[in-house]
Amino acid sequence: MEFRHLRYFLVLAEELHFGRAARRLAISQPPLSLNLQQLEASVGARLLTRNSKSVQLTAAGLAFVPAARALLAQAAQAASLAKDVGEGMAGSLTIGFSGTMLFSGLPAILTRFQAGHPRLRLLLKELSSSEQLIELAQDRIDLGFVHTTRVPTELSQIRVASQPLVACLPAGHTLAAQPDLDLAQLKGEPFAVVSKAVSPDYHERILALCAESGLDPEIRFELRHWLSVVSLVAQGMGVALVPAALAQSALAGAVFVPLQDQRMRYETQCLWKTSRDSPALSAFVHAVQATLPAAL
Amino acid sequence: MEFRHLRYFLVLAEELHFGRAARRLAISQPPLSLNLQQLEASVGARLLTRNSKSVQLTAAGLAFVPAARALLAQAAQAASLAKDVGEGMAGSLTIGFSGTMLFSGLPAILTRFQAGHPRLRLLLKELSSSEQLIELAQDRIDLGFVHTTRVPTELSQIRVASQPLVACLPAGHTLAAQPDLDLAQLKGEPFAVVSKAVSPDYHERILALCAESGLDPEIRFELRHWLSVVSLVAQGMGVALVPAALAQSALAGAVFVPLQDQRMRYETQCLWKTSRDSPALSAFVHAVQATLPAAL
DNA sequence: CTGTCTAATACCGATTATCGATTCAACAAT
DNA sequence: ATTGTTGAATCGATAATCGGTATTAGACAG
Repeated sequence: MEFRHLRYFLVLAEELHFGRAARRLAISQPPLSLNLQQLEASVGARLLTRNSKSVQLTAAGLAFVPAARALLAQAAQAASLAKDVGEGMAGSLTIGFSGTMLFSGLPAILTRFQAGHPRLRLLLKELSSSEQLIELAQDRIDLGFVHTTRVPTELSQIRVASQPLVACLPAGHTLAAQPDLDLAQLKGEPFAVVSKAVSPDYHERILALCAESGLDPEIRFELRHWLSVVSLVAQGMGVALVPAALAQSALAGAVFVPLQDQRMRYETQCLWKTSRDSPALSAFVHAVQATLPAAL
Repeated sequence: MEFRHLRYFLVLAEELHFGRAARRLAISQPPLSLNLQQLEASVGARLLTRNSKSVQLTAAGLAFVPAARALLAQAAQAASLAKDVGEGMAGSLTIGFSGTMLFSGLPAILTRFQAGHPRLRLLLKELSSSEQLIELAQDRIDLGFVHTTRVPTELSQIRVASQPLVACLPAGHTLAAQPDLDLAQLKGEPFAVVSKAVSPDYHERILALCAESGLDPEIRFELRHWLSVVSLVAQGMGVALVPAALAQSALAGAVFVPLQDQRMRYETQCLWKTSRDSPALSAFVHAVQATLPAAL
């Protein structure tokens, strides 16, 4: 059985006339007769009763019409699907992201990309930076939005955001009304930080910068999520250094004050395995690059 | 796109090696390379990345594998379905029957036929004899079990049953205990009959036979169904002449007494359009003939 | 009985597929 | 570096297949 047989048969089933069908198919009548005979041989049943006066579908032919139609339609669909997957317009893409990205650009990127790639299924997984590095290595996510200073060599990266760290204070705190702060002013305050396991190198770097400023923070709370940190501060239990974007979380009771030392920046990289050859991934990376502010 | 391309591609996707795949397909390696190139051209996407060291599925190829498998499976299924329909082993068959057939052989025929043709869908429609003749003419049923003396010439027929008519009397009737009856003994009784519209020629013939026996029955009830006739008799409201098979309906209160005049027979024909070319119909007709008692 | 219409058959030419041999590229081993 | 090995692509020749033209066979209608 060949696709050609199915095409010919369907036209024949519509026309019920070899001459007309052959004309519609832009072939001559004899090969059409031959093709139908071949199809009938491969199916093992007569599909059309034909004599010099009339051509009619048999019961088998009648049953075969929808099947043949379905086969041709499915073949076209399969080809178009593969083509779309090959162009990154279909399929699925699994993206990891750290929670703060919800406040600094991720929703905008996703919305825009999805609009241009409606048939691509995006799977989003909120993960810590260190978890994302593991999932990337295991091909369990295609791409991740990560805060890391040390990027494994097998990964490609784009820096998608760089924001200052700001002080996060309870609304009633004595320093909450200041236009800006020096780190040293926070001496003696109980600090809340994101735990070392979640983002080890940032944890380390922040502590180093504090030490430079002569501040030896008293770390009383280790939390697994930045929103937990802000929530805890909002309830007056401590202070924290957090990425500026978290100001948009709009959690009542927390106040964000810029630092004088602007060296403390919190950076976001978009990471993916260089070796991974996924058109959807390429398309997404391209979209991410297109949305980058020129300043970076 | 050709089925050959799909077959080759699937083996290639399993082996991920042109040489081995070609050996499994019993062709040489160059045409396999060529066929894959053709498939990729027709799909519009690269399906395998290949270099001298490794062959791997692309995202598009991965998406295409299940589609290709489905296409091949569906092609085989379509062919097998058409073949089965052509042999009367699949499809559907619509059968009309008059209610009395439920007591004279129809269930046995159906059960036996269905066992031999499990994939054939039988649609049963209870219809009066005259309705069946109309439905047969309009191709709304393939075959009917009918009580008619006059069969249109475009129909083929098999006589599947011939049973005597018997008197049906209320259990308490004075004649109920007789071993047999003469028609004349029913003079003056209120008769129940099946209405003329339902089975016109039988209606007519029975009246003619009664007249011959010097009986001018007083028809007080015209009913649309034999079971209604028996039910009415069972309730003591009249008497009737009914096909002997109805004795098996086991309706309490009705008694069936043979007639001395055995000329009064009730015949059942199996009818179908001679011109109708349905393998399922042929198979069914064949099965009906096979279950006929040799006596007929 | 002839003319017309339709599908099947016979035969031929052109296209296409397959094969064997060879080439090219990437590694591995020396 | 160089050579050997492995695997896919390319080349040229042959074989199969497909579609075209011409013709045949069968059924009606005039």
